[in-house]
Amino acid sequence: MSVRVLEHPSVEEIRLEAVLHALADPARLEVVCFLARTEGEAACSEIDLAVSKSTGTHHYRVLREAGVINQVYQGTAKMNSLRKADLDALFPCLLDSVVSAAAKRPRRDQGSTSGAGRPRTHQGE
Amino acid sequence: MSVRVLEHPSVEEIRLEAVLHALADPARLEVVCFLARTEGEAACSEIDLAVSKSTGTHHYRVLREAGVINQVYQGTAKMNSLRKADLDALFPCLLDSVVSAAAKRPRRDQGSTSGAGRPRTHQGE
DNA sequence: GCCGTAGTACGATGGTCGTCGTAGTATGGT
DNA sequence: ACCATACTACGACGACCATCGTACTACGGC
Repeated sequence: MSVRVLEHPSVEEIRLEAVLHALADPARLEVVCFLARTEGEAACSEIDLAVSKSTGTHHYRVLREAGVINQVYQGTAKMNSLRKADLDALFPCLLDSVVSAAAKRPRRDQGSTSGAGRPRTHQGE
Repeated sequence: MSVRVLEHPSVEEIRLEAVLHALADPARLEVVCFLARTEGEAACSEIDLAVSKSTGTHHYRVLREAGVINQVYQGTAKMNSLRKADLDALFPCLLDSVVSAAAKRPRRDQGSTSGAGRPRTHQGE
């Protein structure tokens, strides 16, 4: 009886171009910013993305395969967290500067999306 | 009698995703790293890219339209420079962290390409 | 004027990418 | 066992992207 295990690139396999490519998409940047604001990890279902569920699955896979996020199953849910330590070691300041740059820009969709802007705290504890 | 003028996006028009997308390509990253090492500006012909001239033109256009580089004609040559001040104002630390991350990685092609790794100084003066 | 050089518009090609719906799998609760 | 939930593999679609060759434009030197 095995729990589902997901493949992640090792630190040596993480490529700068793949990371930049992963971060260059609005939906994936949204996920990364959400996780940057969240202590610990967050399930996919906690993050509202303005795309279908199957597209969301695609985007999470791109982030994982680029080495930007760590994913682990807990029951049916997939818990996500940034590989901040790895990315900061490989590319110092990159993640922080991207996240803070994304946070500063004017957001047009902030009024229309619910929940994506803020991580839920103290839920299911 | 007009000199050829190139369109550049204003600071307000520069988008984080477009910048990240522009930097996510190996050839374009090569150009940006070259220009980061170069004081002042460099002509396209000074930067050896491992692609054809027409593909090179395509890549320079992507960088310019993303707002990463400034381009100006001097005779038949196009002089390129990074829009460092603009990018640092918009996305503090981003350009520096990308460039230093790119500089740190092991380069497999460094032995096979000539000149791209180092800007030529005191040539044609 | 011609010539050499730098760079390009155009069109084509093949691959990549983001998108989605559908039918499916895996899990935990009952 | 069933059920609800989270998530996904698959295939499809249309747009985007990187690539190149060809014929071209613009420029400065002579």
